[in-house]
Amino acid sequence: MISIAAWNVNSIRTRLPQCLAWLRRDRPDVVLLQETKVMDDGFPRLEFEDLGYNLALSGEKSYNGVAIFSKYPLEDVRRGLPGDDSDMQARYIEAVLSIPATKEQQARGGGVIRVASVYVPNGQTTDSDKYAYKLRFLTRLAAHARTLLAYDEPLVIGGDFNIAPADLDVHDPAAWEGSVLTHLEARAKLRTLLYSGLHDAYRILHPAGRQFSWWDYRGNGWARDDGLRIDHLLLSPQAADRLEACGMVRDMRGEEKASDHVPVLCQLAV
DNA sequence: ATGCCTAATGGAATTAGA
Repeated sequence: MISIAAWNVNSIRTRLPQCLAWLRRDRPDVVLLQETKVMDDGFPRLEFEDLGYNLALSGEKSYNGVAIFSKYPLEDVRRGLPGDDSDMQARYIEAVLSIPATKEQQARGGGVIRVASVYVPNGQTTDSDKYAYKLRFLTRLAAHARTLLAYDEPLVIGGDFNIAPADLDVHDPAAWEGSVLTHLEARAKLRTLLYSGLHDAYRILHPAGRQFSWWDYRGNGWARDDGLRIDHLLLSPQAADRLEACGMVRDMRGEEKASDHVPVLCQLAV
């Protein structure tokens, strides 16, 4: 069994104590991080390496920033999405996990899992340039996903998609009408990813579930459970076939100095 | 009530998040 989580930490330096406590408690094998908000030379590497993780980083000053932690060796690290050389925002990193496996398992492709950490732009408002960038980013992500899906291997693209796929994923759909997190164009782009052959791990196992992954700091959102499910683990068929469990690490939202997101965590049979 | 909170920057007020 291998456990893979995606988590928007909202600053790895500010969240360092909470992050270390969680890794010691739940011991996920792989963590896909977003919004690390620090350049690679300022990343607190040693604290995580001491826990046995290999790190792959793509950081940026102040904003964005993605990373992969893995108990397994990381190979073939790629940074950034193809399709726009002018896009300098650190929102995508990908790597291949080299997992010890028997020859029999390797014959079935069992020795390798490709993972990606993605931080889809928020978009701010539907009439802004940022929303146009969000939609273009999702188009590029879908194109790249099709490339990766053609490899016919276990693939997990996880992260903060800044999209609640359906009204079921929103505490109060009427209140969020017109938001960039629920807008029909963003939802259609996410569906393009799904139609291409990726599968929403949480939805596979919980068809009617209403676990959220984000609650606004403002307006006492957590206490009122006014949340959205915007963080996702998207699986290739080869990964989905091995899916054993998926859920949110909900208790982390109630801790002191919590991120506004909680990790979404899945278990895959190896 | 997207005015409500949190983080980074820089050393106050602004930008950004979602």
